[in-house]
Amino acid sequence: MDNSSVSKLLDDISVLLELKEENAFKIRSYQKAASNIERLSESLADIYKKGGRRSLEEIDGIGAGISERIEEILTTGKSSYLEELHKDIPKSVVEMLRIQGVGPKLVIRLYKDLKIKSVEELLSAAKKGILKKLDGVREKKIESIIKGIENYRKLDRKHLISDALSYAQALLKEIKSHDYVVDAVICGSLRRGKETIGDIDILATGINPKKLADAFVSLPQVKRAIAKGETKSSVVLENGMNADLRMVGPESFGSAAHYFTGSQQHNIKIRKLAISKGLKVSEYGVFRGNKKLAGRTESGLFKVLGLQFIPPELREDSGEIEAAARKAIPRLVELSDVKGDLHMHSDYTDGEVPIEEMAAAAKLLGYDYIAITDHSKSTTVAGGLDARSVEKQMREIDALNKRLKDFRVLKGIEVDILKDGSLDLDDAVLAGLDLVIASVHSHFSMPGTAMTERVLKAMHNRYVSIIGHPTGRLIGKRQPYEIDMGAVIKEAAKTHTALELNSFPDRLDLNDLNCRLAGENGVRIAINTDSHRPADLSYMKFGIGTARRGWLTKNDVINTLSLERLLGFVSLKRK
DNA sequence: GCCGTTTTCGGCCCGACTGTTTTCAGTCG
Repeated sequence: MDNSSVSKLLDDISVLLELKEENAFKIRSYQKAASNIERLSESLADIYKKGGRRSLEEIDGIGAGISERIEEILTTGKSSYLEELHKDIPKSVVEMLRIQGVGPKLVIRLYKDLKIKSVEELLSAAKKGILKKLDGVREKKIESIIKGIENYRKLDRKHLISDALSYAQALLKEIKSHDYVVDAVICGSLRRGKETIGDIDILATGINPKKLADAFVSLPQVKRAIAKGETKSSVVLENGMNADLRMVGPESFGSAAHYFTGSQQHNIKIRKLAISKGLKVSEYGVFRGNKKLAGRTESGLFKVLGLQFIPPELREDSGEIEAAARKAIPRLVELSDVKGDLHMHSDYTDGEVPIEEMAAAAKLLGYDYIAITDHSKSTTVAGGLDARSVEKQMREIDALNKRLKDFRVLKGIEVDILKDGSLDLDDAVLAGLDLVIASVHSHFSMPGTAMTERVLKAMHNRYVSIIGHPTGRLIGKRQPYEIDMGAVIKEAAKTHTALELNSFPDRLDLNDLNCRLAGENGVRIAINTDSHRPADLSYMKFGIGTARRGWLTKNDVINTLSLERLLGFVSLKRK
């Protein structure tokens, strides 16, 4: 049982407790435990194996009660408490909560008073006017429920950060184009660099919030408005996403940006910290009584709380506030630190353009080097290279390097890790290359132990400098294959093998948690784009965002090194 | 249910918008 499954069950418990109108703080305890577990980099099962319930209780938000629930979940795979709760409230009733504007109070009345058990029954009841039997439900509420259901059905849930970002930037541009807008920024999970995004959040400041709200809800991308007020408006976009616009005065722009960037758990902890210092934090500023101490800038807010500035990517309540209090927030890796890109394809295999064009595009980005890493022969769908084709490509790259000034194209390969952990090309071929990435592209559904052995064996090859997209996941399409990342990370540290952070928006593999674990274990990371065309090179920013979420610094990342030192890293293992 | 440089008991972040209300509950983030 993995962490996110445990987290999901605890979250389910919290939802049912909400429907039972249990103590609100008890509900939040379950929610908090669930979200803390979700962000844990170590496996809960391992923690429990090592120290039992006592070590579970060392995790923030887990006490005697919840550790008992977790113990049962880990040992039996289910929770009798959850099953007990489900006796009174079926799953189809819980689903109604996912409709915008329908909360726990309404759901429980729908179920108890009107015997409505599902979203379908709710829609039909709404259309027949049956809902008017409930106190406080009239025409407008019914209309909003019907629209909420329509939207819920179309909602394809979370969006990749790349898609959400282009949408958000278009909205931002529209908002900024108005004369009465002084400044506007993207906040929310997009600013924190999460791999998938639910809503788009934009903060604006200017002289006429009312006019801006009117303009916002009538943008061409907007399908319908959910709310419109002096400081806050919410809309549903044509692509099914929600977008929120907040408007504050310039004296509150920093504190509002902080509040609106979240995460919610981070905000709660910041506000608690403020209380302990006799202060109050809200989106309008930091206050002692009625006296405002900060708010114009985010850095001012952190400063009056006695904290170092916390980069948005770290704001997940996973130790960043404690670190900021100790002045121990590292300088995270930045896009401008990147000196090269070590994973890309050319028209020798499934890339779209010749090597020279990839090199030219990379040079335009200010890089000093790239590695061309086409597929090896086993990846037949991509037209993978055999030893002969590798020879040919090497000669072409040598010739190209003679023509290029202040730039180097490294001769590389993305060699397949075969089922038994051996590689798809002989060592003699690999030895002639500057850089070898080894990746799994087949037999994804092996048992975890076999898959782990397979990758460990590949790492033992002295020519393998990088393991490509180490978990193989495709966000929204394919689960990571079963692999013990803890073991892979330990072995990577031992063998001087770097792990890839593949920046392709549907990969982001390693993810943020594994990056953090790798960094803590002294493993080097290569942040690559896996580009198949020049435009893909711009995906580097998503890899950087994920690396920052994983607390990585410039020193953790090999493609921030000079060419000389990068080649030194490669030869260290080859010795 | 969790937690403790004021607490092992009594707290638990803070504020906006909507709809149906004559002062607020429900929902959301």
